[in-house]
This record gives sequence, C-alpha cells and structure tokens, in this order.
Amino acid sequence: MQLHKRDVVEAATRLLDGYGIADLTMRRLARELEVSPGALYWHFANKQQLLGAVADRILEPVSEPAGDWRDRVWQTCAALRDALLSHTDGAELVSASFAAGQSAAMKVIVSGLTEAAAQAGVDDAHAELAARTIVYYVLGFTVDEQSRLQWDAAGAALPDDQSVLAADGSARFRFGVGLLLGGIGVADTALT
Amino acid sequence: MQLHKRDVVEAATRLLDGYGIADLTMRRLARELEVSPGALYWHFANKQQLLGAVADRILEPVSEPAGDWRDRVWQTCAALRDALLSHTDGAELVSASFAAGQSAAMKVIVSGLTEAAAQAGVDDAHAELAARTIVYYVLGFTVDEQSRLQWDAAGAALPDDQSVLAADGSARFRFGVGLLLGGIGVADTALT
DNA sequence: ACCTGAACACCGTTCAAGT
DNA sequence: ACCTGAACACCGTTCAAGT
Repeated sequence: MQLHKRDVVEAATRLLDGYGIADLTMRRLARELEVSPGALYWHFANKQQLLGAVADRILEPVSEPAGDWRDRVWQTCAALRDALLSHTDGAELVSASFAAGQSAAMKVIVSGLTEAAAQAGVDDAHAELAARTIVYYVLGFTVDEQSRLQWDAAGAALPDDQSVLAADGSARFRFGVGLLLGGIGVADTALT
Repeated sequence: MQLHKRDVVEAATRLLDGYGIADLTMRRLARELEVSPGALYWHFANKQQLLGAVADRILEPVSEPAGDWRDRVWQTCAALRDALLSHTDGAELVSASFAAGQSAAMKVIVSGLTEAAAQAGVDDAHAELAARTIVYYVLGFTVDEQSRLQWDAAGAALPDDQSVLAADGSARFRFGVGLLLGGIGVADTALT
C-alpha cells in the first residue's frame, strides 16, 4: 500500500535505535520499507529534511513547561536531555538538525526559553541568545554524555575506578544548568 | 618527493578554505596531492584523525591567555571564535573534531578554562564541566554565526532590514560570554 | 618505509518512464 | 499522484604487490 510520511519517520527511528546514525541512510531506509530509494524523494526533499522530521519525532515527549521562569528552564532542559538519551545517537541527530535549522520542535523549545529569559529580566535584544546558550549547553553536554554511555555499553566492561567518578550524569547536568541560571539571574543587574 | 603529514594537513586546509567541508574528502585530497587515496592511510589512521589534525592547525593562533581568570576566559573565547571564523566551515569542523575527541588543541583549551574556573571558586569536581560549558557556547554560537555569514556571502545580497538587527556578532557573542562569567562568578556563593 | 592499483561495499540524488 | 529502474557521480577503507 501507499507510503506515508509518518511510516518513513517511524522506520527511520527504528533504524536509528537499532543501528545508530551512521546506518541511517536513505538507501537502507528504502530497503527497510521495501521501496526504491527514489520513492523517499517524493515525500522528502532531501536527507536533511527527513532527519529533521526524525528529530521532531524524538522531541515529541518534550512538553510545555509550567511554573516561574526558573522552573520552566529546569523542566525544559531535563525533558530535552531525557528525550535525547531515549534514542541511539539522539543527541547527535537533534544537534545536527538544530544547526541545520530543520527541527520545528527545537524552534518551539527556543521560543519557550526566550520567553523565560525575558521574564528573568534579560532585555529583548538578548533573550533569544540566552535561550540559545541554554540549548547549546544541553546539546553539547548530552552529545558528550551519550557518546560515553554508548561506548561503555558496547564492550568496555566498566573501567570501574574512573567510571564511578565520571558517572552520575544527572547531577553533573544539573550543575551546568545551575551555572546558566545563575548567569541569567544576574543578567539584569550585573551586566551592561 | 615524499609526502609528509604537514603537507597533507596544509592541502586539506586549502581545500577547506576553497570549497568547504563537504568537499574535503579523502579522495579529493589525494587528487590534490597527486597521490593515490590509499597513500593518505599510511599517514593517518582514518578521516577523523586527519580532520583532527586540521582542527589543531586552525587552532594554532589561539595562544595562552594572561591575566586574572575573567580576562583569561574572555581572551580564550575571543581567540577561539576568531580562529574558527578564519576558515570556511571552521566552526563546524572543530566542533565535530572536539566531539570526536580528536583535537589535542581543544583539550589544551579546556584545561586552561578548567583552571580559570577553579580559580573563580568552582570546586574541582565541577571546574571542567564549567570549562566545557563555555566551549559548548563558543562552538554553538560560532557554528550558527558562521553558517549565517556564509549564507549571506553566497548571493543573498543583504536582506537589509533584518540583517542589520541580526548583525554585530561580536557584541552578541560577548553578551553570551558575560552570561557564563556571571554564572561562574556566583557559583561559589549562590549554588550548592 | 612508503606508495600504487584495484577492489569492496557502499553513498545521496535525479529523472524518464510506468501505473 | 506516486513509484520504479537505472543511472550519475561520487564516497571511506583495505590490502596485495611493487619500489
């Protein structure tokens, strides 16, 4: 029967989870869907656009946060990291799609963070930049964390000593978010 | 005559500046050097390692900073951004090499920033994370800035109205660095 | 020690032609 | 409207064999 956009994105996500981003190719995806490679180009202009759709799928669980601006930043950061860690190479894929401007969901997230920054007292000219700074942190941190996690999971049976110290990603993650909140919190007073 | 590592890196940098990262392929590089593709694998284990060497070349102008911890962070951030903007797709290439752990120069930069954070009063368990957070910002910001700059430069003859507002990357860049410095500056007092 | 030649196993994208 | 078949123009990497 007919191929729909959502079937393609679903199959792509399966491929990602099963084999990683390196094996998420247009040809392999076509094979999985039992269509010719060209068929995908009826539904998506190019690979970047398809990856953007996969990114948006990964980010579906990231819902609108509630509370004061600090709460909303915390919730968004935590939900974003959780979503990325839920799929093999999720952080890398979303990071690339964000940089390429192909993820609508990331744009929504940046908007929300921009509003939070504005509410914190950051002037309008810089609120979006503050929001993007938060996003750069979450993506950078999680790409890093996930690559270590996946490397450990594949063989490398616990280096034991170092891995304990390097562990507890959540606590480390929160420390970084705290740093940024600290900076934003003093932005209206201490900075020009 | 004989092919040396430094000739390969130099030719790769020329290719990067002239045609961008998408055209920096092992085969194209070999053609440029008038050797067979396999020859490159005598000098570099794989493409990632070669790109790491190019990243280190790009980062050569980033020198040891001086002054108190705030000065050193400012100087490092500014010099890093300048170096990335000096080569086509420089930010993207260095960002990828850093994520892959292939840039020795980036490790040195992180070390320096870690020391600065420690001097600012961030405890040892978190100083490196603070340093990485700064690096995530500089890389994320500059990847973004450079993609816009290069997009504008290629055709797109100044959208005029928007481009003036979106312009002055340096001032916007400094604002973000200020945010991070603010967070680090209060880290010893306000944060747990 | 250093490099060639040739192969292996792939890529993303396009597009006339079919249904 | 949606897809196939086949082509175009490439990739990164390996490795026996040569010098």
